[in-house]
Amino acid sequence: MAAARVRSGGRPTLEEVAARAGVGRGTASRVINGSPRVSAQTREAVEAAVAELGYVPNRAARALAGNRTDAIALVVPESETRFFAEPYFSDIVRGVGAALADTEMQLLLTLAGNDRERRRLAQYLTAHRVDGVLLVSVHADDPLPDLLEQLGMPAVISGRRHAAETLPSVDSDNFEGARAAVDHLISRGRRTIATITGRLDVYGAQRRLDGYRKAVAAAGLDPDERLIAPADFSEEGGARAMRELLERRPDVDAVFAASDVMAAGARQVLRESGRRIPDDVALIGFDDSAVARHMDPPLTSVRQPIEEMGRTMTRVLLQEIANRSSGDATQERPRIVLPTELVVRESS
Amino acid sequence: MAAARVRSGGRPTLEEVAARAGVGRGTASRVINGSPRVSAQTREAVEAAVAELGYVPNRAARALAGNRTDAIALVVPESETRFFAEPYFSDIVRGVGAALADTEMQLLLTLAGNDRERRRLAQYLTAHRVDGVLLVSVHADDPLPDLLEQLGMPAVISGRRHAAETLPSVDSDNFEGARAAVDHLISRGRRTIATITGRLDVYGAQRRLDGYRKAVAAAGLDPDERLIAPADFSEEGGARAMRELLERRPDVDAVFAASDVMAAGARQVLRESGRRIPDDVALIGFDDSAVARHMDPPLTSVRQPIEEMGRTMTRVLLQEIANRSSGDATQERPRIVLPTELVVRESS
DNA sequence: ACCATTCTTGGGAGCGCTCCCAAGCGTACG
DNA sequence: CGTACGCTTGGGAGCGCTCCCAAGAATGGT
Repeated sequence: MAAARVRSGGRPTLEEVAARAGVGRGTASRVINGSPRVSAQTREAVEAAVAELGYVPNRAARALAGNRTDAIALVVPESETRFFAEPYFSDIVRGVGAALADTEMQLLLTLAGNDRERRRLAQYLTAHRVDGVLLVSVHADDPLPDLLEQLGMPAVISGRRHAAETLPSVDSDNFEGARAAVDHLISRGRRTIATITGRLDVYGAQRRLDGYRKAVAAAGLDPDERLIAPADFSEEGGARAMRELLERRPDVDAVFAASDVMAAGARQVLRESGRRIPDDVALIGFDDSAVARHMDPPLTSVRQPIEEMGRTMTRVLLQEIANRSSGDATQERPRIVLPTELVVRESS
Repeated sequence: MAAARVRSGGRPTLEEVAARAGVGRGTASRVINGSPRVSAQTREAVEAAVAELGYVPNRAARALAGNRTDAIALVVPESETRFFAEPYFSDIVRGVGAALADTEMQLLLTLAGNDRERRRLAQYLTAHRVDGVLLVSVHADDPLPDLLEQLGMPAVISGRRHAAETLPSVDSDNFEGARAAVDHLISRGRRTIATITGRLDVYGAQRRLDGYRKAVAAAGLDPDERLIAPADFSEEGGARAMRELLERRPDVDAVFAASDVMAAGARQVLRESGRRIPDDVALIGFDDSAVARHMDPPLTSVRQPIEEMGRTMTRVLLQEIANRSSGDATQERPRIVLPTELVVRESS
């Protein structure tokens, strides 16, 4: 039996583990990768050697030999990071982390700026070989998703770009969330319900508007288009929209804002106009962020299960990767919608 | 001249680039890695081939051959992620991302739970070969930093564990921030100034308390220990501390809370006790988070340059890595302190 | 014109692992 | 008791790159 080569400083290699266990490199590899084609006895010997030597496989070598990386990338549009930031980002990450916890997968964080950068990014992602990509907060004309699809890189998108999203996606139920919010306002006796929308090139914002419309129509309320004020998810935008609304329909008695931050802007304007919340005007937001909890009065808001979205996206992606490598070219693209929840506070 | 081997599907390799440029593999490698030992003409030829073929180096191969990874890990304690979350996490990430933007370095995100997990983590980090580690929000008895130091892995810590931090660190000036806050209260005529502290096993919380003490002493105010209420950075903790304070010193006319979230808790209790802010009691927080901006009244708070901390940490780490690999065993450990800024709003 | 340097260059060796083939053994069946 | 097949096993080949050595080309000095 050849003595295990003693190496100067470094970490133990597979070869050393094999020598220690008195088996061949191939066998040791099989044990470490959980192949069933190993006898129980051999397996034990190798496992003992691994434990004694504190062996941890070298990722780079694995990646090179196995043509995979055991890593996925989370691509975050840098520009939107700030305003989508509130709870969103860290919650998504926590969800992803949770789903990855007992996996060997690593999480690569990639901040992509403008479209040009994103185009290059696709190159890098495939060349640097991540096994899959998680796409967060993508707008309608983002080139990255299609690029990834062309390159055959598994990807999952949070939300969607449009109704006919081609990539696997995980979204929250924006439509139902909005509808529940407006229904709630109606049940509280409000009749002149306005909405402040987000950027309508974001599919979710569109769906929230649809939900609003649906609820208004179902209740037989006046579907006055002047009750709909477009904004951009920003606090200032929310304020501006609220001013427009007050001008067009001073008799408004409730507002559904498509984000908490916009609701905060609206609240400010309502206050300045001398209206009390909720006595004169009820207000509801979306996201159930820290802003909602700390607003005065505390803001009723639609909670999205962000962390769970992160978890689900990751699971879907891992599945996608597994399918891909096992040749299961199942063409079904999961399109998952998670339920939202209305958190009623004092503003409504 | 040998024709470039045509490969079936995959991405071009260095070998192919070399063939295309009519040079050897070694030369092509030199060009790509910016070695000066190449003639201008050769360089151009290789660069042209790279462009034509759309060559992107294979990271795994590089890592394996070069014994480095061009990746750093950001280690986030999972448990604290939530309460440190507000702006902290995403801002740090943005800073790190910015500093990494025109580097080849990748960012690995690692969520570590309890101490046991963190101990294992050190193993993995060295075995999986990241070139360096960014440590965020570390508490005093975290084993990870020392482990990394022993393993000789470059690391930078945000904040510190104690006054005699051994690792390179980047911190915000908690002491001066607190002092400025209290000075501001004093300049507004407040005389009975209380403080609600964070967990004092966090060095930063300790420093904020020190700053408070210093300012109180410098102004010749009564340094009554009953004006100091320890809490834990949570909203509920802040509320509890505020209740204690009111009981012990009902005449308190100002409160410096060591975080916005705790200030929010305190505000609630102050309201319930019938005190007006700022008329009866002035309130200041720390962090300048969204909570502060949206509180009613808007909360005066001490802003920390979080994003810049992320950027600076990263730069320090990259430098550390560069030193290490060039054999510059300079033993100087940078210990950077970034200035804070008092953002005055209506609560004071 | 010749030799010593310096600059470029090509390509072998090897990083640690996975994949896969072929060999060794054991077993069951005819 | 012989043959065929299945399970284990060892180890060669090769993933794409960096490192480094030695060879060739170019330069300069005398």
